[in-house]
Amino acid sequence: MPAVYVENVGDHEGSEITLRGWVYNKRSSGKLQFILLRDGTGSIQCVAFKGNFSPEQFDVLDKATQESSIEIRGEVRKDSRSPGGYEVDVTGFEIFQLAENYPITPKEHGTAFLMENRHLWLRSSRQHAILKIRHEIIKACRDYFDDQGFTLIDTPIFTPNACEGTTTLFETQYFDQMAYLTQSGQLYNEATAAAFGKVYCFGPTFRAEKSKTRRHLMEFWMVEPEVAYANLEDTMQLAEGLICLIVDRVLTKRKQQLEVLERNIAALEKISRPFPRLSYDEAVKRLQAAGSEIKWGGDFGGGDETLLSEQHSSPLLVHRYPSEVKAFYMQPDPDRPEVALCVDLLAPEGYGEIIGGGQRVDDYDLLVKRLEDHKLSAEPFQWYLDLRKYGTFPHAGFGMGIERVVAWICGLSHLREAIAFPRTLYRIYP
RNA sequence: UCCUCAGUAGCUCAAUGGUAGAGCAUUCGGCUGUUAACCGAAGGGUUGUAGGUUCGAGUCCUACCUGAGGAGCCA
Repeated sequence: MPAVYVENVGDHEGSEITLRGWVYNKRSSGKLQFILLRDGTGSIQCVAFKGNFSPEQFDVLDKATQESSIEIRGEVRKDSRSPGGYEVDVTGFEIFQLAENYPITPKEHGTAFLMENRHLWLRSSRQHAILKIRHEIIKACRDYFDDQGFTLIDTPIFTPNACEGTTTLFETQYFDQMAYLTQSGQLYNEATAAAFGKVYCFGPTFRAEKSKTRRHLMEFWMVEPEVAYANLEDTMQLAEGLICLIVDRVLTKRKQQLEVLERNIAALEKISRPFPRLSYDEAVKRLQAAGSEIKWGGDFGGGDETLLSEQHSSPLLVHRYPSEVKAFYMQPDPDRPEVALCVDLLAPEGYGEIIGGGQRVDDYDLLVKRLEDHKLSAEPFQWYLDLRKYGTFPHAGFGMGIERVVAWICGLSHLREAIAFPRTLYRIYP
C-alpha cells in the first residue's frame, strides 16, 4: 500500500492507500467515526464503519484524541459530501501517540494564548494558509530577480557599526568588541553591485525600536535588490514588476489558501501596472486636505500612510521626499536638492509602506558631507567611501519587507501572523 | 517612554458590594453521514500579586506584575 500525501489522494481513487498525519478533528455517531486527518499538505475525512473492525479495535480508534499522530490505511472514494471531494474508507490504522489535552480547541482563543502556543497554533488551517502564501511570495521574489539575471549575494548579519544611524540596533558581544545585528544589507549590496551589476540579498534584519504596533516586528525579513547604473525611474519599474509578479503568483497558485483566509480576492485581481505615482509635495497637499496635521518637511505618520493607501485600490508610488527625513546615502534631486531621489511603495487597503528605496549618492565629496550632516563618523564608512573612489557609478535599489507584503496579500490585521515565530516587543517565546 | 483597556475553570466569557456560573475541552454513556456534529451525566476555582476600605470584595481604592490596542520612534 503506497504512502500518499493528502494533496495527491485524488490520483488514487478506488485503490488502497496509507496516510500519515494527525487527527485534526473527530466526530462519531456510535457505529460510524469521522476522522479529519491532516498531514501538512491538506486534510481529508476518513470514515470508519464499526462493522469493519473488531469491537476492541473500533474502541481504540474512538479514543484517538485531537492531534494524536496516526497512520490510516483505507480505500479512496469520491464523495460529493466531502469538502475536498474525496473520502477514505478506513480499513486499518496505527496510532503512534495519543495526544492528551491538546490546548488549542476548535473554539475561539485570545491572542495572548495563541501566541504562547505559537508552536502548536501553526498547525491550524488559517496559519497553514498564511505560511503557504508566504512561501509562494518568497519564491516569486527569488524567481523575479533570478530570471532577470540578478545574483543572490547575502550580506552579513553581524555588522561592525550602526550602519545608517537612523534606528536603534541590537547590540551584541563579538569577542572583545561590540557588534550590531544588521538593519539592512543595502550598504553591502552597493559593494556587490559594483562586482556583479545586478544583485539582491534576502535575509533577516533587526530593529531594536520599542515599537508596539500592528506593523512592526523586532526581527523581519527583507529582500533588497541593488542595480548598477539604474536611476529612480528604473527602480520604480523594478518594484512595480515585483509586486505584480507576487500578486499574480499567489492568485494563480494559492487561491485555495486565500479562500481559507476569506481574503477579498477581487481587490488583488485589480492590481496592474503602472501604479499611480505621487510626489511627496502632492501627497502632503492631499493629506492636509484630508485633515492631517502634516507639514512639508515632516515624515508621514502611520495614520498618514494609511490615509494615502486607503485612497487607492492600487499600490501607490510616493517619490521625492525631503532629504532631511531620509537616510544619508539618498541622492539629492539635481533639479531640487532639498528632495531626494527616493520612493516608497504603499500597499492599498490601508496597509502602508512595503517598499522603500531610491538612488544612492555616488559622489565622494557629497557623501562625506552627508555623513557630516547626519553626525556620523566617517571612519567606519571607509570601505563604503571606497566605492565612490574606485570607479563610482550611479546606482539604485530598494528593500521590501516580506511580512508586510504577506500581511497585505493575506489581509491580516497584524504582522505577527505573517511569520512562523514572530519577535515582538515583549515576546520572544516560543 | 506615554495613553487606553483587560486579567475569574485548560480555553472563551458571565456574575447590582451579599451562596462562583455557562459554552467548549477532558472523562463516562447514547446515536449508521457527521461538517465548530448532536443528546445526557461527571470532575474541574487561593477570581494576576500585595496591601487597604467595608459587617461582607471577583466587584471599590492604591501599588506592582502580565497581556492587548494605540501614540511616539521606525521599515
